[in-house]
Amino acid sequence: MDAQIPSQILTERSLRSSIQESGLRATRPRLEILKLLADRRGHLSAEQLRILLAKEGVPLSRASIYNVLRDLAQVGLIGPASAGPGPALYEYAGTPHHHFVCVHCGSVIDVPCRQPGRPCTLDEIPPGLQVTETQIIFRGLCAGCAEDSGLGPEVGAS
Amino acid sequence: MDAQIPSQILTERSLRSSIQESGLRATRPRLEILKLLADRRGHLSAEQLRILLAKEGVPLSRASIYNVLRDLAQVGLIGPASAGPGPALYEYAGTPHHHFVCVHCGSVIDVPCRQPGRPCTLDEIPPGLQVTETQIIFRGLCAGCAEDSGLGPEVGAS
DNA sequence: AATAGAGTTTAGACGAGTTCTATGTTAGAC
DNA sequence: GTCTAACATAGAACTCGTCTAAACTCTATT
Repeated sequence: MDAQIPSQILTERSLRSSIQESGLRATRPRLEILKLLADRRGHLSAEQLRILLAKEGVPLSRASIYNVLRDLAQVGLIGPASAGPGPALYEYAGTPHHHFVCVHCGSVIDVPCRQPGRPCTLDEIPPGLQVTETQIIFRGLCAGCAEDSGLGPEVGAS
Repeated sequence: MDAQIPSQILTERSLRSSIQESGLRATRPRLEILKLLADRRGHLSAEQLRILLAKEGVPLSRASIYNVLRDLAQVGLIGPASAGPGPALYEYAGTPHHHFVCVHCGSVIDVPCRQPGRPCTLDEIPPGLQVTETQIIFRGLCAGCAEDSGLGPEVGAS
């Protein structure tokens, strides 16, 4: 578990300090969950986290997972990865971005955001509404599913 | 119940034919649910629908509501009104548009969509992904809540 | 290093939202 | 009017998320 370090700068030590710097105590559950989200750069639900952690020998109760996710999100170390209906997904807080959700396999892919928080559609907002956050979800087929189902534009099979 | 007709063109008869034209049988649950969503032009959850229908003398089981919503959504007569976490909301399928969700009172307001299905951010999409639908959720304070909480830009009370 | 105690974690119960299954009912074609 | 696939139903079951009270542990202090 400590013989090989993942090729990245997000070491356990640096994660530990970022937790402490945000005013939280660096407990094992928090470290492990933050590590998992940072390592995978993925979009994981509470239940997925619980299963992954259990496999790695870190069994956590469901309440703990939700507590940790709530706390880490509150201090901004992680954030919700809005992907539509279904269980809430979380991701390591990095650059603001949007999400592409494959309607076939359900995978979630990050989409860069050119002008964070201020998409071009903003001028269409009815007067009186104060927009503080904009969330864009693109839906469609990911590269893999487009090929598999023969729905790709290049494939052209009908 | 049949003495006064709501002022609109979406009569029971026209709704009935639109259900039939989409290949579904025009059953009472389907008609009533479609009528409610079309009448209110609102964003209703399964449970809200069940309560409203029960008040109108159309008691439906939960499973029936979900079945009907699934079927009507499948043929495109209604659609999910994505508003983030919480129960799924449905709305009558009209002009494509986006949603503003008030973080304070939870109300959902339609936002017109200038170029449906093709927002300006589309050119940022990584190659290989086929976008078929774009969903934008604006979050913030609605006019009423902005005033109430003294957070409005014109109010400026601190 | 030992201590204290506030901050965390835990198990289990709970509740809302949604789906599943097996059975009864009905719309629409003949 | 009859027939049958399509549909509706009740109730159980499942998933996601929250709550509570008790046990535990990190961190600062000694």
